[in-house]
Amino acid sequence: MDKKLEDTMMGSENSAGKYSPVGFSDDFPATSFGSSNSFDLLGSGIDFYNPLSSLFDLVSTTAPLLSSPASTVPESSEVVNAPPTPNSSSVSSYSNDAAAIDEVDKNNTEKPSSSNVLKPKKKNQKKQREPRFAFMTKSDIDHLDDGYRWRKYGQKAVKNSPYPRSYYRCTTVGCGVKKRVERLSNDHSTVVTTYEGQHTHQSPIMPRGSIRVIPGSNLDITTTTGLLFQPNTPQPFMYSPPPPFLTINSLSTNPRPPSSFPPPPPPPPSSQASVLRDHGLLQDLVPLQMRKEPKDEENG
DNA sequence: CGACTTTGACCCGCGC
DNA sequence: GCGCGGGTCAAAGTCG
Repeated sequence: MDKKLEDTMMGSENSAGKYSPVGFSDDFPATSFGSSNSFDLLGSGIDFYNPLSSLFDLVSTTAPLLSSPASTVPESSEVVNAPPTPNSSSVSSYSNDAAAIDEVDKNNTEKPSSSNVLKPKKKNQKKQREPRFAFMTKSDIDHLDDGYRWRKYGQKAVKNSPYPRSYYRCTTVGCGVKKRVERLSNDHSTVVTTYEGQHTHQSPIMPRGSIRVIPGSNLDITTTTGLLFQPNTPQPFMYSPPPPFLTINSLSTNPRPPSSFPPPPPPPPSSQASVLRDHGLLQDLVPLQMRKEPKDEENG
């Protein structure tokens, strides 16, 4: 994995608690999940993390940065990916999603007003926000079943979007994880789910395997719901963002599992491709045509 | 009856 | 200070 990407994965957290913007590829192949494993959402510090990309299209390209601020999306560190889910009918072109997100960005790119100039919001005293992890999903269902129990505590109309944004909170006592769900304004089939915080408990419903970071191992591939570690917490619990999915936890240059917020970086194409031959859950969820074998890349 | 959703009100931060 | 928008609260309603 290239350093830049790794840095991104590792968070590249700045003093403000944000993660440095990373390249956003708008060159997502229609049959894959994009050529960038992670990208900043609208240049607002919101990273879209796409583990799938590592599985299907590991060509990490340096694409044009989508540099418009997000007004409908949070301003703090967020990572977004686009895993399929049990509830989702399919996961299609990521490029559309990216474009859509851009749209959601209130067309800020075409509205060069001061208000869209990436609100630095509060110098630094802004209420400390939990790390965020967001992902996009093609689904008709807003509230995807990720193994945790959520309670909806609010819903708001989203500016410039016909679709409301729903707010959920983990119902487990003592767990303050929140979840925000909204649809892209120009792509109602795409659901953007944003997780905030970290579960202080295990998923009450272990969906098809759970992630287990193997100490000493720099490669851990399991079907899971995802993984997120809090910046200053030594990976206490598994953070299980959305739907059960194939997550790869690997740091080719780091023998230890990630302990920082950004989700585990996708694996290098070759080293893990073989392990991924059996896509496990993936093959259940992702149409064959969408599962662009990394092997092809290698051999090619 | 408990768990959950709905929904209007409220609070807060930010830009003007 | 005011208005706007995001986020949260909490009472009422719904459902199994």
